[in-house]
Formats: sequence, C-alpha cells, structure tokens
Amino acid sequence: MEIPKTYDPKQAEQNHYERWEREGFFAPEINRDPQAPVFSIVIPPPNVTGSLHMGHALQHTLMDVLARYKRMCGYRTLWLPGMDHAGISTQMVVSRELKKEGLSRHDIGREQFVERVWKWKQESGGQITRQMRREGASVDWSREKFTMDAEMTRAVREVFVRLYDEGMVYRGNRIVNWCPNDQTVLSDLEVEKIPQSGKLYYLRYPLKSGQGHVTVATTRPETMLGDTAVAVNPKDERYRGLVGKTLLLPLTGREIPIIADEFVEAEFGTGAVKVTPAHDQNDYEMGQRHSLPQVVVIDSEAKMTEAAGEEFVGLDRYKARTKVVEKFAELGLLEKIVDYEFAISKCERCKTVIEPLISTQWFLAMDKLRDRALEALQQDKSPQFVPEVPYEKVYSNWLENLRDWTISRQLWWGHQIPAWYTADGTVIVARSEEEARKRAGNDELTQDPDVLDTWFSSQLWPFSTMGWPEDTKDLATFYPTSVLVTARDIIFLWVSRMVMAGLKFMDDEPFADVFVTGTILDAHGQRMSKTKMNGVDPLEVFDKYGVDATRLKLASVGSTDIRWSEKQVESYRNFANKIWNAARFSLMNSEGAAVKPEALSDVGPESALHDRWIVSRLNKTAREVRKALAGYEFHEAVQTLYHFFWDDFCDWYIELTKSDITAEEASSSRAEARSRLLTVLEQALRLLHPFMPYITEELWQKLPGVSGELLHPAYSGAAQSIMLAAYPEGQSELIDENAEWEMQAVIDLISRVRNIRSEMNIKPSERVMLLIGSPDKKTRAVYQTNSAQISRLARAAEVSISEKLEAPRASARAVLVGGAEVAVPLEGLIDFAQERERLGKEKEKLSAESAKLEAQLDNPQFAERAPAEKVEEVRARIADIAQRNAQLDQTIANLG
RNA sequence: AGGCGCGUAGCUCAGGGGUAGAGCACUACCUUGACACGGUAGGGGUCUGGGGUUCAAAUCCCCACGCGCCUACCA
Repeated sequence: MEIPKTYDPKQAEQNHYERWEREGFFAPEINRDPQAPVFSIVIPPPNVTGSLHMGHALQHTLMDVLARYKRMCGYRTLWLPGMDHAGISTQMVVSRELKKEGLSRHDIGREQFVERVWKWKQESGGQITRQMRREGASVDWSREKFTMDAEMTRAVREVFVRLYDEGMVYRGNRIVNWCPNDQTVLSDLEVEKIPQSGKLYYLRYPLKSGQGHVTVATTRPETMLGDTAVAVNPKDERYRGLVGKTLLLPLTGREIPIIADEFVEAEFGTGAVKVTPAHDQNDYEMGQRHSLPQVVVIDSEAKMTEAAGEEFVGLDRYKARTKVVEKFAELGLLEKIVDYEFAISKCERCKTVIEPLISTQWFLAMDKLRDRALEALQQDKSPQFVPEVPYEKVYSNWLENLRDWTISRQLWWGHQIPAWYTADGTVIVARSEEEARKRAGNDELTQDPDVLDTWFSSQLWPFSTMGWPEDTKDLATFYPTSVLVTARDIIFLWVSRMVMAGLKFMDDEPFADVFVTGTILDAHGQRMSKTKMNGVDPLEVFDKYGVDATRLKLASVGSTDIRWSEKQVESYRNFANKIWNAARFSLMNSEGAAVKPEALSDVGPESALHDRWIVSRLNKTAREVRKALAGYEFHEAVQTLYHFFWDDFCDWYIELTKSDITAEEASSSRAEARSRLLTVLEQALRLLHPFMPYITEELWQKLPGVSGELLHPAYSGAAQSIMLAAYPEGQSELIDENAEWEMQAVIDLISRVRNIRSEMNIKPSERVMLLIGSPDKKTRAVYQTNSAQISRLARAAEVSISEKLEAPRASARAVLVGGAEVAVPLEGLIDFAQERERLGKEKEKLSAESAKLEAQLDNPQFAERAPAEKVEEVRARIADIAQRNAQLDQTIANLG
C-alpha cells in the first residue's frame, strides 16, 4: 500500500462527508436500539445573511464533538440544524440590493419586496449550510428548519394568540427606542450604550414671578421645547421653597411646574432636571408619576415637529440643538457649557443615535414568565450553566430586572403580527385571517402591518423545530434537549427567552445544560469584527491546516477567552501528521495482521510489559476523556488524547514493539504483535474521532480487518464507519498500575542513559555498556526482562544487572528511583571534570529539594497538624533523596 | 456607578492548598528503515505587588496596580 509521508487533509475532507450524510449516519433513526438513551441539541440558528466566522466554528466544533461522542456511545443522537430569518439584517441586505437598481422597498411595495427576499434567500442565503458541511458537522439535514417556514410560522401564531388571550401580549402607547434610520422600534437589547465625549449645557428657566430663575443641566437642549416640568429632589434644601412654583419655559412661553421627585440626584449638575416626558425614558416615567402632559417635539425622522414652534419645525434634531443654544445665549439664559463624557444609545446595527419616542407598539409582559424561570433556577438549578460562574448570576440578575418586551417591529420581513382591525378599529387576534374574519363577521379587515421581533420566533426554536404545537414523536423523543452550546452575548436575547417560552408552552425546560463558549479575540486581544476587518476566516484556516487541526484548536478553547494564534493550529496540524505517520508505519507492517478485539483482550500477566502497559494506558485515557467530556472539559480531553497518542503510543509503544513488528521472519508472534499494534491504533482513532472526524475515518477505512463487528451494537447492520464504532469504554479492571509502575522504571532508566549520552557527547552510532545495580529484586527483574528493549532504545551493546553496582572508575553514572543506579563505562571518553560537574549539578538539585522538605519537617506544627500520610510522604522523600545523595557522593569520590 | 473575570516560562494558554505544567519559540546533537509537520537531551518561572488565614498559599481572604467584560434611569 502506497501511503504518502505527509498527510494531506484536503483529500480526507472530500472523501467522507457526502457518504456519511447519504448513509443517514447523522439521523437518529440510524440507531436501531429502541432502548437507547437520547442525546439532542438544537443549533443556535445562524442568520440567513451570515457567513461562517470563528464563533460559529467554535460552537459547531463543540457541538459536533458532543454529538459524535454520544453517537459512538450508543445514544440516539439528534443535532438539529437550521437558520434564522434575521428580520432587520435581511431586510437591509435586500434593500441595499434594490438601491443598486435605483429602487426603494416602497417603490415595489410590501408583497413584491417579501417575494424578493425569498428569492434572495433561495439564491444567496444560507452560505453557512454549505460551510457547515466542510466543518464536518454531523447535523441531521433532513430536519433542517428555517424560522420563516410554514410550521414555524404556525407555532409563532399559536404562541402569540395564546399569550394575547391570557393578557400577556398587549398593545400599548408608551415610550420606546426608535431608530430614525431603520424606521423601526427596537427592544432594549438591540440598543447599545456607547461612551462619547459631548457637552453639558446649563440653561436658565426664569420663574414666572419674575424673581430669579432655576438652572437645569442637559445634554439635549433641543428637547427643552417639549419640557413640561422641572424636577428637584424633595430633600434638596436649595430648592425646598421652589417646589410647586411655576417657571416660564423660554422660547415657548409655556408655564411649567417645579416638581419634587426622588429620581433626581441633588449632586449632579445643578440638582434641577428638565423633564421631557415625550423624549426620555426617565422623564416619561416621572411624567407618569406626576401626570405631566407629553409634548412631542421630535418626529420619527428625528426632525422637529410643529409643536416645537414655527422657528424649529422641520429642523433636524442636531440643527435644532444648535439653534436652541444660540437663542438661549441671545436671551442671556445660557449659563455655561462644559465638556462631558456620557454613554449614548445607538442602534446596534446601523449605529444611529436612538430617539426615544412615544409610540403604539405590541408588548409582552414578562413578569409571570420571568418568575417561572427564576423558580426553575432556584429550585431545580435549571438550566445548569457551564461554567456556572459567572453565567448563572448574570442570567438571574438580568431576569430579576426584566422589563416588558417590545415585540413589534416596523419591518416587512418577518412574521406579520396576527392581529386584524375592523373598520371601527376593533382588534382581533387570531391564528389565521379566516378565523379573524369569522369572528369579525364582516369583510373589512386589515392586518396589523408590523412584524414580530426576530427573537420572538427564535425563542420557540427548541420545540417549534420539532413540530409543536402538534404532539409529534420528535417532541416526545428529543425535548427537552440535552445541552445548548452558545456564545455569551445571546444569554439574554435568546437563552433566557427560550427558557421562559419552554416552561410556558412545554411545561418543561428546553435544555438541561447551557455551555457558554469563550470568545476568540484577534492576536492583539481585540474582538473580531467586520468593521475592524480583523476577523480570521475559518475557511482559510481549514485550507491552510486542515479541518481536523482547526477543530482540535477550537475544542481546546472551550469556555475561555483566548487570543487567536495560528501557531497552535499548526501544532495540531503536526499532530494530525503524527497520527498519519503512526498509521503509515502500522500499515506498512501489517502483512498477515488485522484489527481484532482479541489482540487486546488476550493481553494478560504473561504478556510483554509494553503490551500490558499500553492496554492500561488506553483504558485510562478512555476513562479520562469520558470524564472530561461529561464535565464539558474539552481542553482536558484534547490534552489527554494528544499526550496519549504522541507520548505513550508513538514515542514508547511503537518504539518498543518495533522489534517484534519488523522481524524478518514471519511468525505467529510477529503476526500477533502486528495485530495488536493495529488494534491499539484502531482504538486510538475511535478516541480521537469526535474531535478529528476526517483523518480518523480516512485511516480507519484503510485498516485491515475493520468490519461491522466494530460498530456499536445499536448500529449493527449499518454501513461501516468509525463514526458508528463504539467509543472505548475505559474499563477500570484493565488499568494495570503495576505495569505502569514497571514501565515507568524502564522509561526512567532509558532517559537517564540518554541524558548521559547527550551530556558526554557520545555519538548516536556508538554502542555503550550499561551496568545496572539495584538492591531491589523486583526492579532487577523488570530491567532483566526488558533488557533487550533497554539496549535498543538506549543504544547499548550490553546490559549487565546486579545487586550491587561494580563499575570502573571511568564511568558516568546516574542514580535512579528506588536506590537503583546505572553506570556507563567510558574509558578514554570521559572527561572527569565534566562528569564531576554534571553530578554536582544533580546533587545541588536534590539538596535544594531536601532542604525545603527538611525545613517543613523541622516545623513541629507540621508533624502535629498535617495529615499523617503527608508527613510520612515527606519523610519518605527525604530518605530517598538522602540515599541518592549518598550514592552521588560515593560516585563523585570514586572519580577521584 | 455597580457587578464579574483575568494577571503563571519570551509568546499563547492549562492547572487551582502539599515536588510549578503543555504547545510554540530557544540551545545542543541526530539524513536511527512511520514521521524534519520528525527524534533525543537541555536551558528558562520568588505563578503582578503588598498584607492576612493555614502546619503548608501560585491556589483561599483583603488591599493596591494593570487589563478585559457585563449591567445601569445622573439629566
């Protein structure tokens, strides 16, 4: 078999995905065991406008690791894919397209516009679904969903109607966040606060009595045209006498009262606040408390209204600001302007400054939904956040301060609100127009033009995708899902709302666990973003290093924020190459051998040390990986696998088994050794498969002897694939601590000799003589049994083992654990001064350690209070060091 | 303004009361019949600083400094 020396990931990446998908491996139906436990995940639906970024690649990798792992463990596994219609984003993309044709959406009308969006989706939307195939994501494409699909829309309407009937969805006129650019209302979560340097204007409002004035401080002078009061803190002595008095609002001549309200901070500015109930959230609330009139002076385009007065009507809000300030200056009412840093609210998407406006919108009352979610968290610890700190607290704090959710949007793309109005303005909320019509009893119905916030449909995702409100088999089987893997920026927008919706409509949590991924920053620690152009394209990384290597890097990111470093991907690329070459070696020497379970189960007390040892290591590794994955410790799992494969399997096992494998003469022992090597490799590939699906499948398919017998019983009869092989159990009875100890002694000896060779500049081609002395019988036996291996790996011509070391003066020596000692006679080669120095260094190290330990033991408190076994441990270590030191002294003395 | 997190080798990061770890980078040697995307052996850290708790602190607590993130109704 011709196998190239270097692994080319591209080929493997092209070879398998299509087959996996075609064979139905991703669908839970592949599992034929009716008793199989269930594992399910729904994907956080990416925006239909989006293309793959590192955040996706990270989430998808973690979900795929879990899905592939659970599938191999025999779980009936569903990972459900889909996309979000992404209201504003998508509408903006298509509007931009239209603009290139010189059209606006209003030119073509709503119906045609929506058609146009669907056409766009058909042609250019959903790039991500193709990119996910490249990632190797084992999602069940036959269940793919889109939030605007008919079934999703049905679920949305059902939920809306039920919530309306219960009085939780309502229509109201109140102050909202308005984006003058997108011409729609936004929820609090779609508004971002951006710090900026601005001005604070001090304006004087004269008292009606003509006796003096009150000075207010504001960042938005133009809104003074809509002021209907000035507020002070009731405890503020300075203004005590003025509360209840009347001011003359400059430029308008309007009379406004001075009111007292706890909201006002006496320390800030002048302690007096202008109150504009129509254009500020807090002022709106103060207005409610004091029954103040609302004077609307800014319209939805952020221009001044007629109510602002003749001089201002039609002016842009910022032009109006300049003009108001000028007027105040002219009137001698501008006290001062000072520089001021504050946070301004901007539209998350288009960065336009938000204008708070009073508007009629649909809202969802959150208190009952919230209470239920908090109860689930407190009583059932549901969902379980990983990492628990800080996310559980972040989540609960947010819930506690939750306000009603503005769910309507003035857009065309989205779920149109299922509310109809009769000619006389009666509202009918229904599941369909027919139903509304039936109830209305006449034909004059117009549907509410608004659509629902995109997140209104996303919150239903875990059950709407499974067929709710029907009682489907999928819902019964896969809901609630096992875990949600997501980024932290949508804990509020999405996670919390899914919990609330799930509890409300399914009467059950939507997922047991929430794994929150870390953030991948650029090399300078900056967030990756489109505007900064500092994003790393996962597809480019795939091309350069391979999907498997990238996945391994991403898996080890887990839940921490890290700076992107290509070097690490490169090192995992090297790891993939290492795997490739270990397999290459195994295959090049596989004549007469095959993968077979007996090759490992036959290993017993009579077997060679390295065979007993690798079986033990394999099982220990499987256990550790399983444990790590159970706790979502991806990094731990990757490290464990990396070291098992590279250090244990490649560096030691392959090296130790080489002499058996490469024997010239065919023999049953050679065939057994070869089968054993192939079988260990096959097990290792299974362990790695959830992380590195492509290379493991590629190699697995090449192994002689792979058959349906290797598949997990739940998949018997399925086509052969490592992705359906049983994940190694990691049986504790196959862990052999004795073999691990013996192997450690051998490794220790070989390393010491290699160290001597290196320090003494002995050429690799030069064979040396090893003299080993050990007072311990068992240790001698281990060295004796493995002396052939030891000579090969330490490049020795001869190994001689005795109870007491007798070596020529011209020897380099090393002290081993347990009082053993090794000497390498170097007549004519040894530089005594150099050797003395080398041993001296060794002794220094030991002495330093010993000094620390002795100081500890000398402390009477230690012996008294520390656990006895700790004290004993320290004693033992001191004794060991003392023995080794004595030997070193002797050795140095012998050098003369 | 509050809340939270982080600061460990030159770099990127694990670890998390009881002998300081990995990868990369670095040094020396090696075309050893799987792999130079490799092998072998090394060097390198008062775990940000200061206090405290403890027999014992990189680890727990407090303070300071530095860096992030999130929440918020000081106009």
